[in-house]
Amino acid sequence: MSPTGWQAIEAEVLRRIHARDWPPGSAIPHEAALAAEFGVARATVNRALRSLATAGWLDRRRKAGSRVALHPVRKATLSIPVLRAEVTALGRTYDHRLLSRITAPAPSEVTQALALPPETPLWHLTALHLADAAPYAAEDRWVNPAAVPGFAAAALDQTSANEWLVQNAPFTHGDYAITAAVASAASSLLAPPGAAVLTVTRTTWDGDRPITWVRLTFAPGHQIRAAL
Amino acid sequence: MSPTGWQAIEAEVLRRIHARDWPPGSAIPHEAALAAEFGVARATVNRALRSLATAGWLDRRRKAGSRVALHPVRKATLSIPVLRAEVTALGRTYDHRLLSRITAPAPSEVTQALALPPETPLWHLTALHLADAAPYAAEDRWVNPAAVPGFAAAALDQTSANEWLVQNAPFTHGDYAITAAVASAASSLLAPPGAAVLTVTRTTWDGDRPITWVRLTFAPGHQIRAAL
DNA sequence: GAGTGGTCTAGACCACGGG
DNA sequence: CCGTGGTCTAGACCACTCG
Repeated sequence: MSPTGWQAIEAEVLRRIHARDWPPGSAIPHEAALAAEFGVARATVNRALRSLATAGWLDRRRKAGSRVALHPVRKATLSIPVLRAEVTALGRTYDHRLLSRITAPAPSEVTQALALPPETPLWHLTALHLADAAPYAAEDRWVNPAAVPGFAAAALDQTSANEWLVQNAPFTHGDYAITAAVASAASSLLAPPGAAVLTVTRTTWDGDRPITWVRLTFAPGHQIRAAL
Repeated sequence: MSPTGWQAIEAEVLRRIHARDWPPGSAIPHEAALAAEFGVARATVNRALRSLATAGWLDRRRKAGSRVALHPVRKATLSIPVLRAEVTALGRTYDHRLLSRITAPAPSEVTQALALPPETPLWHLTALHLADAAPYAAEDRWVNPAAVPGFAAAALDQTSANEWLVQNAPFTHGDYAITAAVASAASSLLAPPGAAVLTVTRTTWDGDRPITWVRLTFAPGHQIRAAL
């Protein structure tokens, strides 16, 4: 029924925060005290409080102790799935079409984001991702050939460039930006010109080597959801 | 210099994944084996592998063991700060204006999201958040008076409704959706009609009681960023 | 300086779930 | 069934930081 172990401690502490036994900004008992109260080892209390701190409920500092966060900066974890998985998870059939694949000097927006010299020639791909044969998202991707030697030979009809790169060019870090844009005439396959569309721009790196810059434009009405 | 303890284990395992010593889909040694190899306790290995699983690098299942994730569903943690904190973190001056505050039957979009009967009367607030005196975001909020008794008496000129609720109406969970919309004539303070704007819609709950539904519309060009 | 969280250890039991 | 991860314990040392 109710959780046991460290999750029970977590739930009880959270209950007291909600019940304002421990109001925002106040200090809560230190780990050893709670361990004694609940009759568990300190490591168990530590696990519970660390979880609450990660979720944003507590501010913890050595010596200062644990305090109830004044501004519960809740952290939503949004997963970045491969589009195929995202679409099939919705119970729809996934497909994609590679529209173009050329080498061209990258525009400054891309070279700047990837910290490459202006006009660096990169692989440029455009593709359309389909859900139940309807346009789901448009992909505009630039790939650094220096970072991904095997890319020229990759067959991208079955697996999308995204999937191929995920498997063959591991990245260590990257960043991710969500913006709104007005659909252009060029992307009329996806949305009528003038419609508002959601774009996700992502750059990924392997250490200090830039791998790829990709912008996904989603069909109108698309939502990015997360739980709090 | 280099990390020690469980983070060192984490880094080493990640290195082997990147180096393709352990390719995607393959099983990695079980915890006890790694503990023996690195000369640490199993709990330390567990901590490292659990961290990698949370980050999406590993799939872990009892009995099946740990496998390198086929599709590194990277999880970006995006924090949901109070707008005041978000603006001041940018080095800009925050201010806000309460535009209206009435009780009115909520539209169906809101009552459905909050699982309330149609036309339930709720507090309705609209406000404008400013950064350096320029419009930053428009807020459209509905508050359930049954869940927040003290709200009617709250002074919302100094603290925004968001801040007041955060301090006085703790929530247990909620959800969060990002969409793109076309700016309407009604919100012309924020954006010229026809521009694409980013909206964030959030509902929060205290247990099974709905607290508030809020939609923030950000000025054109706004980005939501996260690190991978 | 000293209190508090961060982490590690060695050992143990348990729950899940693959075969 | 039984191997593997999930978790707990009791104790210890350490690092950070407040006062």
